[in-house]
Amino acid sequence: MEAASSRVARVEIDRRRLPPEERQQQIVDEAVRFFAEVGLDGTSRELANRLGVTQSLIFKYFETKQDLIEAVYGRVYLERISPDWPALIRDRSRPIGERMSIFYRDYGSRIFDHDWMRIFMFSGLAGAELNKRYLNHLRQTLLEPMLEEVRQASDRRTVPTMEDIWSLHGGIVYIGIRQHIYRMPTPDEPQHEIDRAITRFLGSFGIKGPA
Amino acid sequence: MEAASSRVARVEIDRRRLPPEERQQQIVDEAVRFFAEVGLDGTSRELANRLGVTQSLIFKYFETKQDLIEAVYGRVYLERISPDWPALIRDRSRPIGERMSIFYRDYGSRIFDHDWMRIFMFSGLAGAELNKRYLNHLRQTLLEPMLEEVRQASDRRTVPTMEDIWSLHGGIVYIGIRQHIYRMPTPDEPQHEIDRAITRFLGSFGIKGPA
DNA sequence: TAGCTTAATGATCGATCGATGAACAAGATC
DNA sequence: GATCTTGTTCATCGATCGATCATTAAGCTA
Repeated sequence: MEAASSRVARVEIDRRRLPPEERQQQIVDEAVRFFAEVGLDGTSRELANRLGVTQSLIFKYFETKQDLIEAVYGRVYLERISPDWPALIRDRSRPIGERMSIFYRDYGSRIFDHDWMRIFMFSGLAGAELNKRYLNHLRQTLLEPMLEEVRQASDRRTVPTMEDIWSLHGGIVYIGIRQHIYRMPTPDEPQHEIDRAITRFLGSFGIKGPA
Repeated sequence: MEAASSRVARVEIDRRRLPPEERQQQIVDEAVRFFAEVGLDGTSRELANRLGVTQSLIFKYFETKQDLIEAVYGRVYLERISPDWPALIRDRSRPIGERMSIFYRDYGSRIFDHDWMRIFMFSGLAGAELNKRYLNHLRQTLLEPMLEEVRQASDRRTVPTMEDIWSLHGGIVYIGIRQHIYRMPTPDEPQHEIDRAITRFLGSFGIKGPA
């Protein structure tokens, strides 16, 4: 072991007196991982231990614990929905099956995430508004346009409904729930199963799918 | 207001000195509703308030809070899987679509339940063994036989996989998750949507569905 | 109705929670 | 290198947690 106090040896850890913005970001980053693991009832003391700081320091950056949780909500909420997706869904120069495959590939890469899945579930159980806002936004900007596109591409013999879309969506999301909530075995790369689900879905409306 | 001490007027409430078995059952019943609402971190004092007894009484019937939670697990776990379902799934005198429709109608009537859905999710997030035992049992006794029956009934052009079954299952379960976890609007009577999902699923394997 | 069993209460313990404020010290400024 | 700013620590508060135990009283029995 070298001398622990070497300046360059502790670039990441054991640093004191950080700039406020950096410290605040560091707290939120660790809080996301911490609350995702133990739930929103995790204590400020254990979070402080993981950060290597004292518990009181957290309350220098967040007046209440609820403020910290709201900051965690904001962090996990961000970057989870791409602004490019609405245009992708409506891009009729590509087959609807290809559009849905690409969308759910990108979507899955963002939500099949341990921290996101668990914090989203914890906040949902706690009755937070985060979930309703997120799901309403998802429905209005992505799922309802997707429904319209599938209707346009269908053979009109049977017309898809919004609940049909939710069923497809739920079947895909359930992969992440099995993996991160129930900790059950799931496919390493779920794209193949996603494409199969999309193909089955589109096929029932007379549309060719991606798989 | 009448005299509150009337003997017949307080048949249900304000009864003291119950037989131990009756009191224990009463505590577990209320604990199921209580923990389903506020989570497994709900306090023994608030539970006692809802029961109209003192907090210390709960620890006369359960040595630790964890013992009470285990009793809650046992209560919600029971009666959630019918012993008749394996035979139903394998009953080839009926079309596979009809079998799956009946199964998921009965299954939905048991799991689209506020207390069950939430306690199952709370326990899953807490890492309890309940969820893995339940899902493994569900897979082995019901979903894998269902996969085999669908394969038998299919036109063999495309062969269904276990992940396909999970996708169908997840799409159905997701209705309950939207309703009881996220508290979003869902169909009052989901049987129609369930049958549509089954029909889409079977149709993609060349099988006629229930809807 | 007196006596006995025991279900239930009331008081309290030690630990832990979120939150507060005084004291300290790291690091920039001159 | 002395001084000042402020990020951080230390000590502590009141509330609340699960859990314990002596005391009380409901309800059966003789």
